Amino acid sequence: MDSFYERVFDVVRRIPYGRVTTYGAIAKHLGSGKSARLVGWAMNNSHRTIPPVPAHRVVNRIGLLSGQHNFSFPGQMKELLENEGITVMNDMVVNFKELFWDPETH
DNA sequence: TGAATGACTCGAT
DNA sequence: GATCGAGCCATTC
Repeated sequence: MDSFYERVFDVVRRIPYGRVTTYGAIAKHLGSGKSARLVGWAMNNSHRTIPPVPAHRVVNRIGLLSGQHNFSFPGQMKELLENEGITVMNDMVVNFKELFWDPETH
């Protein structure tokens, strides 16, 4: 399917190991900086894509794990992030500003 | 075809 | 400086 979220998945898969990015940054990279909601919506369908999309590396603009409950079970997102060396506290990515990866600067 | 939904973001109060 | 409300775009019902 050559739909909008195919492009979203492509960008998300480019996120380096141990880094994170935001919905807005992805949306802006795709051309529409206002379609951040579409990015999140695309993530909702990311669980059935091959290869799997590292949706856990995508957080909202303040580093909040807004979609952690949307994973298979609550806490999986945090587990995956911590497994990559990212510290998560209160559903927030610590040092988010430093771990932030801008798809446009790649 | 029109209306509703959403893992967001920004500007105004 | 924190909180509240409106906007935005693609997909689904």
